[in-house]
Amino acid sequence: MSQKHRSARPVDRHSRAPVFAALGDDTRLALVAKLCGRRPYSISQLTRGSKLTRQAITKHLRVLESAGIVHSARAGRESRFEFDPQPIAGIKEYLDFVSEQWDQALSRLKSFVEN
Amino acid sequence: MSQKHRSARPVDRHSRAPVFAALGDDTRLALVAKLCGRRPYSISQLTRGSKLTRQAITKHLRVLESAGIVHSARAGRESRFEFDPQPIAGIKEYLDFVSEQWDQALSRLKSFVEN
DNA sequence: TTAATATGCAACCTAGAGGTTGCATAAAAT
DNA sequence: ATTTTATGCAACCTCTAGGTTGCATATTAA
Repeated sequence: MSQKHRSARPVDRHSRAPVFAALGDDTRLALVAKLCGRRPYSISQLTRGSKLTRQAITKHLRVLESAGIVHSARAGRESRFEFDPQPIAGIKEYLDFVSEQWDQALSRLKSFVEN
Repeated sequence: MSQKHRSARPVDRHSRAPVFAALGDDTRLALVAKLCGRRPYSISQLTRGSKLTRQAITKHLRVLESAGIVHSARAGRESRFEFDPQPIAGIKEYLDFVSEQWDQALSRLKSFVEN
């Protein structure tokens, strides 16, 4: 809650594995691709066009929800799932950190070789 | 092999799940964090400081290697693992695509509400 | 030549992922 | 009042991820 700005360093690196894990499945990547493009989808809508069972899709959605990548809200007899960009923004920060570290390592190596 | 430049669209979206999956584990995230900061590490070096067995660490390294995130090369009696930034650059592209889709969805919604 | 290191490989174990079927129930449509 | 439609929940199944122990073997160091 403190130090709001420039939280780019992976202080909460430990909490990112679940987000990566949630994206580590083709079915879920497809769901994310759908959900990030349009407004809320119901489970049935997300199931249409998939070879999987509604229950299987539901399980995948729960995984994404646990990682915070999507949120659900009941509306009448259907429950709508909506994309949330925050967790993905979070892991992007982490990946940037990794890339940066790597670049610095290369720089150090280069200047070492040159001297 | 064709269309080299601007391959930012997730044409090979299907092949990215393994990379995400490889990063979906705290132990492996820690290994990546180590490996991206310095040059090659041997398995024993990577094992020191971990509560896990050398064999367990080895398995994790093989997972990372299968995803292309690290490469290994035998050097005498030890095998050195080195970071490779490409797969991570690839999933960053994918995440950018997702974020962009979401922003566009928001824009469409906004202009729809305003009209 | 011996002892110490660094790995590889295989067998084994447990918990959880990913799917399915079946049944119950709330809401919406006829 | 009935019949669809959309979900939730639970039981069950198979396969694999993540770990461990034990043993064999190639390299180095003493």
